[in-house]
Amino acid sequence: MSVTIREVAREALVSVATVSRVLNGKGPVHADTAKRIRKAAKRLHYVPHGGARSLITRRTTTLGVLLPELHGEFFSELIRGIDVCARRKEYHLLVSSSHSDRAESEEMVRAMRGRVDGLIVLSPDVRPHTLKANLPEQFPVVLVNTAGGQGAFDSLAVDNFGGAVEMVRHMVGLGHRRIAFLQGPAANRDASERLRGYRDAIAEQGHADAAVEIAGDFREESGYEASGRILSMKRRPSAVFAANDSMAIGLLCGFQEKGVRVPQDVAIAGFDDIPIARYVTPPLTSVRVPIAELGARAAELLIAGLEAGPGRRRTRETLSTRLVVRSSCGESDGARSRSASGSGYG
Amino acid sequence: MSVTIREVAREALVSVATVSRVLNGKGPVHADTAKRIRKAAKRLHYVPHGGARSLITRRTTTLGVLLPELHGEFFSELIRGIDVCARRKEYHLLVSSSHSDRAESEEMVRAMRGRVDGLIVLSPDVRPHTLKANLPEQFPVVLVNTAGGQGAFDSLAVDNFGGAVEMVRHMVGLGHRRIAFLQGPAANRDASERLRGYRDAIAEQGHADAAVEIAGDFREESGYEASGRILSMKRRPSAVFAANDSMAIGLLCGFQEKGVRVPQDVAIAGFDDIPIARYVTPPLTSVRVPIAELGARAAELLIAGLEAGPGRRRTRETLSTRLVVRSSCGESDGARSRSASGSGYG
DNA sequence: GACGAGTGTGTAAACGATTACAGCGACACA
DNA sequence: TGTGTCGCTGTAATCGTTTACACACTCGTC
Repeated sequence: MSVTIREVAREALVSVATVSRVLNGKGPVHADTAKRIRKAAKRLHYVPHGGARSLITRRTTTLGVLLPELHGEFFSELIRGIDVCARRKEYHLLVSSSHSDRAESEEMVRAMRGRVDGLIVLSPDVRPHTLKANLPEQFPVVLVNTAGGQGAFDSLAVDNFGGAVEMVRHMVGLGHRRIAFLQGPAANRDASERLRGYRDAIAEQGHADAAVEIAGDFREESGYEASGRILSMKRRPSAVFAANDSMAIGLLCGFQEKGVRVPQDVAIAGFDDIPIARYVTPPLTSVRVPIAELGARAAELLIAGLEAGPGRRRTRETLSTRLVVRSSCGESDGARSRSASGSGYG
Repeated sequence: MSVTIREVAREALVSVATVSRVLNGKGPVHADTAKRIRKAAKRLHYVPHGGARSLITRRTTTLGVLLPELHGEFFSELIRGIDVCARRKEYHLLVSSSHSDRAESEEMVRAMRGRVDGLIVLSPDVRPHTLKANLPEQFPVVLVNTAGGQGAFDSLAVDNFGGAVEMVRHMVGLGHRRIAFLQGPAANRDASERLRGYRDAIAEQGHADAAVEIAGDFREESGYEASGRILSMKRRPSAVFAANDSMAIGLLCGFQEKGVRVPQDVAIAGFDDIPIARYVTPPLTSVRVPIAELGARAAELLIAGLEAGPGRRRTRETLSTRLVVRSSCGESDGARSRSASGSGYG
């Protein structure tokens, strides 16, 4: 059925060893022979059998990517980043997404082992401990946005802390003194880091009473509900910093329904800079997370680890975020494009 | 380094054959022996080497997915659909995305062959002809949303035609008699099918002068520009049906900037039902494309083809779309949810 | 003209799994 | 007791590569 190296060898009147040498560019081969072999391989549409090759070379040139239930832009941007980098270095990508529970994720770890050279893991469900238990010693893994992976694995995270600090400083710079923070789920690491950044930056300002923390869970609905709670406060904050954009949008929606103007009556900011952020009215000031870069860097780290072999030092990197100023905090920079400002949607 | 079946056999005091039989559930093995083997395998964290296995079984239990430069929700939904189905049937996914040019796509076809049992191809760049040239005879392929793949491969498409017809009928039902169509790029198959549906549905109505076709290219900007051209027409249409949501949003933006009210002065509808569609003001009436279902069905078809073996009949399927009525056409159904109606964003 | 140093090529042994085939008890039946 | 059947297990061939090793040949060079 499938054409093998043996048939190419027969066609080119040489041994399989010579064919292999030509196709892998190793060892000295006469130019004429090489040309003959290449021609034969092309004519027969020969492609080496990956399994056989990986059996002997002990490499699959494939990276495994383990993802949680992820949606929209985050998912696609991340994969894009990983893919671009992997392809440049001639690696393939074995992807497994949308794991809802821990058992499933762990099952996938096992299924992937034996088919990939290394793993990029995003699922917060997968504990480093079980990774170690299910993988061979020294198996290269890059943990992305996962808590507590400092030990045996490389890890990569987004500077949620720094982004939050920057946002608070920006708000303070606009004159806000009482800035509320709409929290994410307590168990979520991104959320807790953002909260930590908020607290630090507020403390930095000196007036302790500036801090107002409101419960939320990252979903749009919780932002919507928070709007009511905020309006019923005795001392209303002049600005609300939501731990993510979805909640910020819910909040915006809630305020506007109640006739509260944004940003005139209250300023709002989010985190993530999801695509919709620029389309709402007013366009949302947010913190941009470099998703594609996160993916690309993860792939880079993994491949570097693969090629360096075992006994390598583990690294822990943090990617910085970028403040994206739109008009939901009252800032007007005058140079925004039509589609970015969304000026026509009101 | 990595533990092999031989070590499991030694540990369990049996031969490799027996280990293999137990782990694959074939052939009669004494219950005690089986238990001992399973225990040993678990203790050693044994996982079979995929390459070795695929060498002898001639299967990789992996599906290849070839994608063009794809963004956001479309990409993630599609992969999710494919992934869910593939995992249920115990297949893995080798993904290769964002191919910009034809040469690159074709290179990937070759790179994947030899590592996968079948291919799901979305890239319109990849011509069926080159697929045939670069793949073995009878290699299972499912073509998604690709023109002219009727011949040697299974193929799957979205019912762009039917969706467009349905939308026009909906508009007519709302009383519109002069309905303009904002076209997509001429070379794009989705676009041309939508145009065809529009024309058919308009013709169905009897008054030929109802048809007004305006050039566009699927990008938001082209929708924005079209708004000007429409307003300068002698006989303005009472409704505009854009070939995709991005253009519809550009159009909406353009109209509102010029003080034209939607839907009171002019109705607007789009196609695709992208997530932003429900967030603009007014929320956009659109045609929902079942992306995840498209992916899942593609995987299903491919796996069915794999398991049926060669000599199977090729199928050509079409997935139907669904009209999503929001308020940009003036329809009010009264039962819409807060977030779906977006009532708070104006 | 014998001898190393390259070149260019072939032979055959891995790699880790699956599986056809054979062997070995135990047991039933004639 | 011989014989066939059935259940369980082992031996060894096989899949398609890569690569260590060996071999043959051609050159200078002493």
